[in-house]
Amino acid sequence: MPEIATAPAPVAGAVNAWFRKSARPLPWREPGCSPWGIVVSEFMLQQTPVARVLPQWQAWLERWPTPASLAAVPSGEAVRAWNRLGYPRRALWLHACAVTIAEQHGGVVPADVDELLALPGIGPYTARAVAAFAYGIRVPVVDTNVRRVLARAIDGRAEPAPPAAARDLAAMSAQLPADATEARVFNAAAMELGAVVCTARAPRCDECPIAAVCAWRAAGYPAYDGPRRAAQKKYEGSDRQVRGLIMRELRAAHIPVTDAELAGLWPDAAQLTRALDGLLADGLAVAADGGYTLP
DNA sequence: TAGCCGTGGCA
DNA sequence: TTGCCAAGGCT
Repeated sequence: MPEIATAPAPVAGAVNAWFRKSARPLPWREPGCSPWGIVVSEFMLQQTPVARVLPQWQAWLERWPTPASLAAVPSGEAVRAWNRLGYPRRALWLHACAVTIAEQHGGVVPADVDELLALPGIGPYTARAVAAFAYGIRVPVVDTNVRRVLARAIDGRAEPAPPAAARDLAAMSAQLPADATEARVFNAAAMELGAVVCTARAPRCDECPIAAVCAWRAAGYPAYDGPRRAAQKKYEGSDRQVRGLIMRELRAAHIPVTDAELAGLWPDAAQLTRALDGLLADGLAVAADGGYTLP
């Protein structure tokens, strides 16, 4: 029997065994979780840590257990319930996503990656995550954790190269077990490994199930030598901070917030206007009689 | 396509 | 304290 290029994935075997033994018990991984529950979790987890998502996710699904139930309320209710998860446009997109599912998919979350990609707020990562985790479709799921795990374990680099969709998907595909069940587990397990062991800072290599085959470890942990990502802009004093202050006010209010009230939120009037205009353009705020409200 | 978009915890 | 980081997506 000839050797084939797509190796039989000793990595996946070890990572899956570790995952089955020690994965965090997250509710959206429970067998009974609905596809909609998976969708909601994926929206909330976009750039927001698990610990902050957990309570919000449970409350959200109790209130809106189906896409149709969310689609039936104004989008502003979704934005208000989003509370302080951050990036409130995600709440708007999740609501729009629910409307589209209700109107164009009979209220059923699609299983097809291309149909998922067509939905608001669903990009390359989320589409594959929903297909894989909600429906068991054998597709590679690549997020920042997976990219880091593969960069280290397979490529022997401290950090992944800048994202390149085709290459990243191919790299994950090369490790993905042929069996659909094992593939689904590995998609979750690789992410979990990156989230709790193979972390960006201070990886816990002594707890790693694939330390023995890790290329980065074998190479002596060489430092990253590629291009640096642009540093995140300072938040304090930024437009983002001002937008956050305005949104907090709109969420708390049940009658229109006036210009005078907004003026008390921030000393720089020009910046305040710029932030408000941005929120209006994004559809996160709307002009009402005498002020502004959630949509 | 690079910049933008919230919020909070941690080192 | 300051900067980095966190299951991305949109324009």
